[in-house]
Amino acid sequence: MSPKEQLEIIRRGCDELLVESELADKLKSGRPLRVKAGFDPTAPDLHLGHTVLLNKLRQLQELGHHVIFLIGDFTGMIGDPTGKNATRPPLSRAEIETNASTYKTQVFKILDEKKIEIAYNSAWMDQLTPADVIRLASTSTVARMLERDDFGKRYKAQQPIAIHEFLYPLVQGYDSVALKADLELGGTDQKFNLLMGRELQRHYGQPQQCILTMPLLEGLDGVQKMSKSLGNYVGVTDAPNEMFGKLMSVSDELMWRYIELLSFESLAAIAKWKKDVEGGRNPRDIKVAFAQEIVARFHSKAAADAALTDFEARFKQGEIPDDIPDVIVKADGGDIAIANALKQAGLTASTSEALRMIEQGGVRLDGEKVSDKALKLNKGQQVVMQVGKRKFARVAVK
RNA sequence: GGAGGGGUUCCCGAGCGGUCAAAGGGAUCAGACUGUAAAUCUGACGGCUCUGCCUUCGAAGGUUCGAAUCCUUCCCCCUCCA
Repeated sequence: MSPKEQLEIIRRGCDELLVESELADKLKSGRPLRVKAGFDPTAPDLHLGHTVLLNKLRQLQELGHHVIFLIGDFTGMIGDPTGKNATRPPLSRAEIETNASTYKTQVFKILDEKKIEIAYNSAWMDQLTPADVIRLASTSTVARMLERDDFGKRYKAQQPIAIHEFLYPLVQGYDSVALKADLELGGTDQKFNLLMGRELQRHYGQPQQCILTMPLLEGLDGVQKMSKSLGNYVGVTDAPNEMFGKLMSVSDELMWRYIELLSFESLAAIAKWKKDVEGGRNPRDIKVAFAQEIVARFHSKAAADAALTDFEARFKQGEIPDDIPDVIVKADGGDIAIANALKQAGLTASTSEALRMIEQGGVRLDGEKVSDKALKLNKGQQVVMQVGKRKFARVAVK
């Protein structure tokens, strides 16, 4: 593929590509480029937001480049200086190994494991002597460090910045030197660190790497970035039905953003979809196709089809799904009030909430709407209870 | 060390002696509608043995018939000065 065509693919969905002309030159050489991407050794619980970057790596693999998956086990000792968790206990060797293997199983659903090099930065960082570290530290200045957004903010706000935190960007940059990287990828929040790699390579007499930043994917709410703690994420290990449902809940507007960053469809195909929708096609159809693509990627085509069938049955026809959890509810006095049964079955958080749900017409027993708040279930009875459209349980009263 | 401001229900934020389970917004949940768990509209949103009762407004005491609101002590956060 010509350098020009490659560049177009590389640029897709990215936030910034620096310096484009340099990358064009590197591509013209025809040799496989050394592409570096660093990953934190903690919390290997990936969601779709993380996969934006992985997708880009995959594209680079397909273009025939050499991808280096760098696990920052040494950097992990410092902790990324966000200020929030300045003191992070160093991970043990065993913890890092466990995390790394979990990582791999999730990551290789996207990346080709045969065409990848996995590296740990402790391999070279542990070799550095104190003198080497001082030399490394001498390559940058305090003023330069304060250009980094969060350092600058903290400094202005008179919040403490420990000296070792300055080492984080330096170490990450040094990794590029050690790996002789041609191109480094990261989220937009990594720009400073990525640029540090360029600078250090120059100091160490190497050709400079190009940097490619990928946008941070918005979460399901469309406002904040996708993150586990905000609960607006789609995990790559989510069950098929859940994954499908979550993706269907994305607004029509945000859907395009997701498709651009997550789908493997060609740009031409996506452009056609957009045109179709403008011409009156139901955006739902596109969303379904996209949600299926994602479910198939992390599970299987069969799972994706099943998820769609289930979704349609449940929401179009209001049917009861197949895989309902079985729950046993205890009736101490021979019978149990409906509200308590709902609570015991875990369908509502409290009996108060259960009563509210009944008032609002959101509770069904075997498909029949419940309107009597005083309804009781008898011992031995077996019913399918439903709250809202999504919560079901097959309940046995004992 | 000195001066001031503040801690309210999941989050933001009003209330500043009774009409306060506490305005408003966000998030969430339910209903209607639909093309979907989109959008929009309506409603709910501390708990319980639920026409009533119990527990909440940083913590502990106190004043009062009655406190999120007043007083005391303590804890925590922020701003300015040194």
